[in-house]
Amino acid sequence: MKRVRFAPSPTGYLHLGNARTALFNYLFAKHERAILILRIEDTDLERSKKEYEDMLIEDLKWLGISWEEGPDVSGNFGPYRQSERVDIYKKYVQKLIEEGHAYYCYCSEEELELEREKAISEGRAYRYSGKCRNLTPEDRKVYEEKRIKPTVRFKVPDKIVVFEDIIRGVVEIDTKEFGDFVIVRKDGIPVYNFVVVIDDALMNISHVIRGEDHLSNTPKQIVIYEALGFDIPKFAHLPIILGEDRTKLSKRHGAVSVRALKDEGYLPEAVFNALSLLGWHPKEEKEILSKEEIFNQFRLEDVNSSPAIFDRTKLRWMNGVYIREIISLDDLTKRATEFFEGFGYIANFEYYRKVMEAIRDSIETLLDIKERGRVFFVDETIFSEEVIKEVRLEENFYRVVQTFYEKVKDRETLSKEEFKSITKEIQKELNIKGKALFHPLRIALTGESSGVGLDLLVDVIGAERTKLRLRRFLEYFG
RNA sequence: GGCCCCAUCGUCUAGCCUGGCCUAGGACACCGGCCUUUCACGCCGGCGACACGGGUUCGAAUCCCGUUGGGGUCACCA
Repeated sequence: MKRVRFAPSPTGYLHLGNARTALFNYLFAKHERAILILRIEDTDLERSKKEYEDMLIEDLKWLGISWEEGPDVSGNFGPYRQSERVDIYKKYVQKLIEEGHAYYCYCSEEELELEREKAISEGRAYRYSGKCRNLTPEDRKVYEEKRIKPTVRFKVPDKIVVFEDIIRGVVEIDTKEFGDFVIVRKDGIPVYNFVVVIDDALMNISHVIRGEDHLSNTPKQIVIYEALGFDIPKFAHLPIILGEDRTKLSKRHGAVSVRALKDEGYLPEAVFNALSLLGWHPKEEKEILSKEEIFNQFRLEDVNSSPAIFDRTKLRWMNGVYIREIISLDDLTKRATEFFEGFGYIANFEYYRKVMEAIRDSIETLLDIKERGRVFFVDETIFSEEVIKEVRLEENFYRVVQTFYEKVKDRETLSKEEFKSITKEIQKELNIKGKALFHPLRIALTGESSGVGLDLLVDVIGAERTKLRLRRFLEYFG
């Protein structure tokens, strides 16, 4: 059975880069009928918070990603939170020490800092000197008596680590590139590069699918696998996602969390679709794909190895496609409700539904409802300086509105069909058509020079409110 | 800086592994037009790329080497 995992550290909202990693693990799992595990990497006690874990899970679910094992669903390989696995790690640290693969290091941070600075000033890369590598029991006793808390370092064998990455092919790295590294901190908490190996091995992970930023860590992990006699999983390092300035996507690139996208009115289906196309593409030249279509075709071998810049413009477009073509009107209205309410546009579901029907063709995110939707809820129209000038200057402007008002003032109803026939009449009578006819009406009814089709607008707001707005316009300019 | 990874339109990408079907295809964005008595949607068209230099070959976007550029990583963070 193939088993994969997504292992975020709960230090903030689900970042887009991590979301993409989670997504590709999910796609692989679906395609291969593998088990997906959610593991929380919270060994950094200072930055990790339970609230973040909850948000992470919430965001993942919102995106449409599900997993078979994890802290919220349990499973046979738990616990799934690293902070709860400390005893397990201790056991393996002990084993490494006993078998001579690891040793206690009493060097102080100041001491190491000095070595590091020296290395940098001499223009070479810093590597731990190995000073404590061969301490005698007597040496250790001296340190212990001074109450110096040691770290544990892994005794890195001198070799060239070779592994085959599914996405990148053969990668070779000399272990000289990193000296004996710390696997347990002074405070007794083991470090990422060590625990990730223990967890992946004990959880029977067959494929480690993660970001390229972990590529250079991989050899460190491989030597630990070897020391412990564990089977080494297959690795697939996904290309990293860059911001528009071509550096790794991070907070300073603005809204880059899944949560931010949600708040900006993006639909999870669109985000899922767009994210899956970042570094991967289907055989056919089709970009709007359902979840099933994506995971039926997804193969790690087809993932690109070059980094991609995240382009919001395309996401926006794709979100628009989902809004107007993919999601049903009822469903869309349900999802839009909280946005309507957030903007102070209060009405019942039926009314929201009508508004959505009228505006869905002209919005790309649910946040766009704020602008496009206003005219359906606010009857008070504000006329800008420019508009006022325009109305006074254009001789037919006022007349068009007045004529229209004369024709609707006694009406009880005003459907879009009725609106069309009335404007047709005006066209004949005043010999005015097109923009010259509709623009004045649009200004009178909305105060804006662009927006949804006027037939749809009057159909939704009805005869009374249409007349009210017209009267206000006529009074204002009369 | 050392090491590692990467390199096709502005952006996402197809093609590369298994050289000729490539006069390099698609999508977003942008520009123009059509449809529409208004706004959108939609449709049609245009703009636009193999980073550079050497090889190998009858033939290179595709294979090899170098240069340049970009990114990642070098912690008692994950």
